[in-house]
Amino acid sequence: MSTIKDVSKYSGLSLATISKYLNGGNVREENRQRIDEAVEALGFRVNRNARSLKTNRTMTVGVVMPTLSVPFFGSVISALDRTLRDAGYTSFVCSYDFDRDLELEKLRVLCNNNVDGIVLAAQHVSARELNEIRNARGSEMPMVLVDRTISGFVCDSIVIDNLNATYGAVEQLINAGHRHIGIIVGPLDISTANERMVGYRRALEDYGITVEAGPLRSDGQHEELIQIGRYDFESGYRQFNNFMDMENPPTALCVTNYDMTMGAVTAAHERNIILGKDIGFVGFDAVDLCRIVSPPLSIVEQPTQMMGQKAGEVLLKRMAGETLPHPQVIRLKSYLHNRIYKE
Amino acid sequence: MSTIKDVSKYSGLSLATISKYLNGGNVREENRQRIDEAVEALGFRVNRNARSLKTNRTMTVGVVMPTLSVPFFGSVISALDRTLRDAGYTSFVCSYDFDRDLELEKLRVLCNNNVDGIVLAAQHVSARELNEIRNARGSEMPMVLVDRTISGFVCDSIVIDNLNATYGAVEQLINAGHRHIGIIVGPLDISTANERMVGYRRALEDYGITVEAGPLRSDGQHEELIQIGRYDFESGYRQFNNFMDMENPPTALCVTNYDMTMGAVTAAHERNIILGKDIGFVGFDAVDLCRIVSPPLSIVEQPTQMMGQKAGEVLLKRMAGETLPHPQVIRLKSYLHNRIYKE
DNA sequence: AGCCGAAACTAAAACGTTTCGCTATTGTCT
DNA sequence: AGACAATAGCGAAACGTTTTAGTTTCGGCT
Repeated sequence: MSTIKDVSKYSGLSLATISKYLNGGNVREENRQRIDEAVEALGFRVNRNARSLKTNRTMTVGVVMPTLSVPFFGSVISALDRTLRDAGYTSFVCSYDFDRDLELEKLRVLCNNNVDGIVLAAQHVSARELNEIRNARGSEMPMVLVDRTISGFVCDSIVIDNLNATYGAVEQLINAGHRHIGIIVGPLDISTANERMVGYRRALEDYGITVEAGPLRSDGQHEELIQIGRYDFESGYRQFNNFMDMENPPTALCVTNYDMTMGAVTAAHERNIILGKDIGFVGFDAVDLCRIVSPPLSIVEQPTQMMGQKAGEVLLKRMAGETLPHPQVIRLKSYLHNRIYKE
Repeated sequence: MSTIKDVSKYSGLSLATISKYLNGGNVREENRQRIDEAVEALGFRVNRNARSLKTNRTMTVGVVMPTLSVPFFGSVISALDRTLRDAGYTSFVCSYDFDRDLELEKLRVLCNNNVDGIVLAAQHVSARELNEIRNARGSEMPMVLVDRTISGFVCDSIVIDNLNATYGAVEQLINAGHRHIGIIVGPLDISTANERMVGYRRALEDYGITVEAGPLRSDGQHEELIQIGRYDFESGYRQFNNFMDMENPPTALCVTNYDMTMGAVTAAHERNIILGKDIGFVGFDAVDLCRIVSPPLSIVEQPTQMMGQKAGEVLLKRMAGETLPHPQVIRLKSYLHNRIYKE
């Protein structure tokens, strides 16, 4: 592999001149040609390791996601990558496959590989750990959280207005006449799950529906209308069945992410329950799905593209050294695809 | 940020000793403690740029995929990452979002960033370009193609036995009594699309069914039973409708990837056509989907995990310098989930 | 023709590691 | 105790860039 020294020898110019030209500096027209010719002849390509060693910048950004098998994150990444690329950065994506240790490891590896910034959809990692990672290098590593925030970790974040997302969904169900409304949320230590639960609660309260407990069972206990899943297919499937097996099942259901929606829809099919008709239903994210199933499902769509783009924009500002006074927290609105069942 | 020099000063040992210890070498127990203490006290972390500059290795692998919004690739990546990680490598994933220029750019950027190897699901890039990229560095960059091969590019590859996948699918439809069988394939310059089409043709030939042209139209022309889509949702949707709008529509259909299957299923729903009952149907990849829809769909499932794992294993061998005589081409079997419709 | 300032160029040091070729130290065996 | 082999530790050079501070070149003025 030829180096800048070879180019120097070949062209008869000094290292510094070559370097300057390569980085956009001015050289005499004659020398410009000599350099171009040398570069061409030698097949020279700048060694980014050496460059980064000097400049302390890699022009790369690390992106850490819980999984890459879900369209939600794919879409975020796509828009994010585009935004960063337009500014000359390359993004490297890692998935931690929902694994706690892997999440931490990926973050560490990225830092060690000297990315200039990090975009993270955090799940298990603690505020303390994140702070440690952010400060592992001399200066504070630019960092943006997407989708999920970590309690106690002060950081730029791009998130959905989850509270209003479920509020709106539940409100619609209430307006359709439902009073016994169940919800399947994710693990409550994930911020989105918590917020979505709060939105559900608030909607019920605002409409004067008792939320503390579900309908009375024959044994005098209340049945829980808030079921906590794990944001995966099986959770949706199982919890849906739990609901339907109750003595007094809810007449409507809100399911709060992609995989669980898929699971719930599957379970409904197996039980010959027609969603939207036999029971009220609002899912999340599965926009394709709601076209496929008949009758079409009501679905909360999250602005994934916008989320990626905003994350990129904020990160770019931070990496450019722009020192915004407070952490930027951008809360994006979701959109409720409201399909009302007609006979 | 503290360097190995700081560790050296703090511990009173030489650079060389510290470095040796950090790389797994032996030092006296006493010194071992001094170093550990210094590292801890200074918060030292090795600068991988500097290390890579010396060693010419980064212990990273670049993974380039057409998209990250499809579970198929997510699953491949997941298994691939696991395999590489177990061997101490980190994988960085890029998507080129089906874009030709981006595909080339991502490959170049990865090479410039000195990854030790590349895993690529290639789409538009030519054999010439790939060769250029592979040889851009001094030595030949280890490289493995997954899912798709590039005609004329000699390279280790992990692919599906696409021919037999569609052969089996079509065979099943024939056995169910169908004679007018249509297929929606992808762009024919993608190897998988081509192979799947050949499998379709061969099955028809083997069963003595004319394949050259579709059923006769009233104007004396034949209708084309092979429709070429673009492997996306809209293609599946549109081509399905094309088929159904024919004067003499096929009685069975094979749709050859995830997104197009989704599109076809959607179109079928909109036309109130029950797949598996009203017409024979075999889709690809959408294994979740086939549980959801009733009656369940017949689906060809591709061994994505195995594909990722094998790709990792082959790449590891190459990166270890193992000089296998010929390019390894591993052809994995797909699995046909055969759901026969019962009234 | 001679001078000036700007623009282009250069030499050399530095970035943080690894590694080569030695020397110093240790432990073992007679 | 002495000698020897093995092991540990060391100094310095090298990896391929960028950058600082200083030098040369050049064209335009008077």
